Amino acid sequence: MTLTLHNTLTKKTEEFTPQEGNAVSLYTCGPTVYNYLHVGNWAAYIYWDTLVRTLTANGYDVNRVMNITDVGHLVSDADEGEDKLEKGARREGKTAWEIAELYTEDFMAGMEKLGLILPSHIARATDFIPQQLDLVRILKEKGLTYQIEDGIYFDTSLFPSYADFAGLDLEAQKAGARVEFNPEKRNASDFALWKFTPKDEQRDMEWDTPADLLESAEAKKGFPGWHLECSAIAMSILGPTIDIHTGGIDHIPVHHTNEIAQSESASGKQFAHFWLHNNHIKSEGTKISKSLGNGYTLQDLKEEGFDPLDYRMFVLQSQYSNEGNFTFENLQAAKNRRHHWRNVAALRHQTHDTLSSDKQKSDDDNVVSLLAASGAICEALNANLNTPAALQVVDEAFSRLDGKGLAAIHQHGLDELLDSIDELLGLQLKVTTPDIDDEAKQRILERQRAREDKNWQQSDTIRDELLSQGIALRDTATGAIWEYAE
RNA sequence: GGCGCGUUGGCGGAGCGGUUACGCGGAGGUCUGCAAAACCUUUUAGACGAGUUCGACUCUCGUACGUGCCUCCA
Repeated sequence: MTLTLHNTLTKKTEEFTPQEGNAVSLYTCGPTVYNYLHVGNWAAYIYWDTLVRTLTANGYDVNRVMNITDVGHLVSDADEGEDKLEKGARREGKTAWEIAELYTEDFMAGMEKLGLILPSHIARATDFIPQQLDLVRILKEKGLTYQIEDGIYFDTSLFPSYADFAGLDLEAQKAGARVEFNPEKRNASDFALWKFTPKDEQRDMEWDTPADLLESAEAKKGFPGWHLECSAIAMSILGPTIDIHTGGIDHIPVHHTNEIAQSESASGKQFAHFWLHNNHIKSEGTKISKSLGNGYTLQDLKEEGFDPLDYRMFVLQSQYSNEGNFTFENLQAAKNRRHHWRNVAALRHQTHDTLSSDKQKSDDDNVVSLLAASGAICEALNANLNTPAALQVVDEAFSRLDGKGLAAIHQHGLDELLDSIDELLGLQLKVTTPDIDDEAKQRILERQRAREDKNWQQSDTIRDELLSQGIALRDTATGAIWEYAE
């Protein structure tokens, strides 16, 4: 089984192999923690979580780094304007440090709710200031930087392949640009490695600029440019060349282009072998933007009665490389699908294998197909993370169970399939489908006896009573099966 | 102005040059004491126009529409 991924670098879907043996180094651009993440932000982390799960299922040992941008991300890629953190701080009457802490915690909590596997390293940009300054130093020593009034810049004209990654036409962009760029910059595409705090200001987050990086004796406070942190963090933890770098499609022309330029200039080596980019989902038919108010948060979804895992299911219903469309109607469809899956998962509490019948059932095509499904899910994911195809495999496997009585369901086979689904798709089917308590089971038996006596009134009373506890019953030829009402 | 992407049935969304996607929803039916579920049937596909081909939703070109980036953003 081979894993193929679409590589932005080569613009082809290629077979993935790591540089060394089974070890995969993976870097994911993390959030800027100045606000709550919205559904579009979360979708990206769900996609890349699926990548980690797929790599792991293929026997790779994944060493993954995700940064937390808690400083230096200006409101404009043109290195103008305000810092998001400082802006957020003013908005909420807090310090930038407090803002970063608040939203970092919320991000971590959201990862937990969505069942996202924690990266091996979560690196705050502010914890890597020395490494970032070291990188500036290396670039300066190579003569690739220059200093102007507001900071130390990278001269992109000295990195000849600068435009290649994103297929940029720099001249044409300059001609059509709607925003004036800093006239002190040598090239429009030059970007700040290190920004100076303006003379009359004091920032919550600022550091001394090492004297050897400055071109004059005057001491300056400063802070890192946004692009710097990813290169510094990635290279200091994972080495100069990483296997896979992921991020949003919007990062291709600026952020990732700049990362490549500064990293490869410094190291003289290829920065990443594979670049994966997730497309953006729309929300209610248009792009997500603050002014439209369609950037729903996990809290918003909760208030509408949706579990974070419903959203996870929604995201898995389309491929990471395609533009999706978030609507509550579509989320409802995902919720319904997940509800059905949970009820299939609940069957494992209701079927019991004995050794003999287990063996007997093992010959059944049913069991074979259950076990085959795990492999088929993995195969779907191996085709450039085709999650909709993976979901289809599960649906088909579950359909084969739906029609059967409990006696025909192989508990162990079902259990193994559920484990695979949880490992590969992170839907937490097992932990979200606890068994019902003994009292409820007792009531089901009582109802069974009432039905045998044709005491329909008693039977219906018990059914209603259980329903009020969230347990729905359906009668089959071989007895009652319980399900989650909600 | 420059660069790019998309257009599949009520909604979401895959694969595939010739054979059912799948899910969600709607309708009818079977089953059932009733119900629910399940199952069966059904509902509506490939923007438009050419071309290649024995044959195209699937390849090529054009048109229309939509949309993204270049400006904060996954």
